Amino acid sequence: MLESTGRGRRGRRRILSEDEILDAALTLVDEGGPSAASVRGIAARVGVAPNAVYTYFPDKAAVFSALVERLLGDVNHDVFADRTQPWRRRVESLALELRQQLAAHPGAVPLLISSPMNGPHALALNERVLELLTDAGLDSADAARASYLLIAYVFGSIALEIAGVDKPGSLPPETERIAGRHRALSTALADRYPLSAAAAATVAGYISTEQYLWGLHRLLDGIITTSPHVPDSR
Amino acid sequence: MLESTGRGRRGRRRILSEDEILDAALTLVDEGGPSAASVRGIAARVGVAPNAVYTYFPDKAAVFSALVERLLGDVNHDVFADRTQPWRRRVESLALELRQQLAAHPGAVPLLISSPMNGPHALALNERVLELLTDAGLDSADAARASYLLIAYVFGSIALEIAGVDKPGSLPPETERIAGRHRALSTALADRYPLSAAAAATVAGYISTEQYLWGLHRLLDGIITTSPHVPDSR
DNA sequence: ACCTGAACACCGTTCAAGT
DNA sequence: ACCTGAACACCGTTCAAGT
Repeated sequence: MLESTGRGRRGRRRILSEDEILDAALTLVDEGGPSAASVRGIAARVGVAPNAVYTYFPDKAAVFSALVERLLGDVNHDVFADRTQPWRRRVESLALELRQQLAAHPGAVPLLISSPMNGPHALALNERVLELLTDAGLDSADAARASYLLIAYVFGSIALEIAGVDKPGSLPPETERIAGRHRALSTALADRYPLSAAAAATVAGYISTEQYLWGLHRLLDGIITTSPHVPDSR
Repeated sequence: MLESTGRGRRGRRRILSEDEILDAALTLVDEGGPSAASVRGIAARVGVAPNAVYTYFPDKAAVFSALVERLLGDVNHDVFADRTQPWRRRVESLALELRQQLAAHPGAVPLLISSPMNGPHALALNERVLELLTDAGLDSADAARASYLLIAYVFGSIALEIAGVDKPGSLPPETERIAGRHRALSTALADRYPLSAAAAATVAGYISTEQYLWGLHRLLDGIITTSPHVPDSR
């Protein structure tokens, strides 16, 4: 990727960039999920032969992991990084921004869920979460475990949300998603799974984002219980 | 699937069963993840022509979702279902059994993560979690949100664990996985991501199961804070 | 150095035909 | 009713060739 920049160029000039390829890949992923983003499809979209893609990325997996990195990099960190804010607000902001970014690209969620989280943006994110939890007053051991808990919850709930959708495409609006879940459960299953049906009905009274935040704050409550002297900052 | 059983049979007899196909699919998934379990590969493994599979399942997606259902059905519910046990122990047991089942089939985790959770076993599981939380003293609204939180955490942490592995195959033993994470972070990145490196070192002092349980119990602590009169049962 | 056409070894799925 | 061979429309990736 880098070694061609500095040297004296010879031969043909590059006709496109890594970013243009990622743009094409993201469009296809948005439209139909990972399976819809074939190397051939990407190449067609940017107007080159399929094998030209291999000049920019070693293989398809590299395209996908670069795409995941870019999506993580586009998450808004403003409030999260602001150390003058109360820490609960900072965590909440990050959780919401991450969720929003993934909700904007539901087709990419399967990629994110199963990606190794070892790119620079992923590591930077983890680093900042640890920083924040240390700021909040946790010792380094608790901060490490708490950040794991936090990230697992955020990713898990996003995965659950996407999994309910029939097929990639775009995520229907919250109200429709809730109605759908309600419908699916209450139609014929209420007698077999009464509690689940009741739960769906209850949850339908709240918008899903509130449920997400409820879980987040219960989780933060739990983290605080181990370090009783952490100021709550609520 | 069912309609052929009751009628008078005519024509050729079935040469295999849905279960045999799922066995073959699971073997391939265990060996190389979802992408290694092709319809053609499954057919070859049970000794039929590729298209014979379509007599048993309408398409490949149906094979995968039946496989997910079976894996969920094989989770041990004994302690979890035992209402004489303290509720914390019951939740812990379920969380550990689920984790163990998925750790035994890491290649299947991507399937589980992105599956809609609408099969009978998935619903039954959700139903029992709600039952348990209600038993514990939560009202139905809190039980609904708490079960969502719980399930999101379990799935998310399992996803994170699997995502770190280079390629499907079998999950290396915990000690090796921890060492690997430690190595990956501390090698050259310690100066750029000091907190992450320190966190990896700290966590390496614990086995990963303990970290998982730590998160689970913090989460339960947090759930309790909303319903102050729930007996803790620890 | 980058791009191309052609090829290789695969896919999931369908269809007409056999028993 | 179930299974088969053959085919269709795809894949990701490689390789030799052009500029």
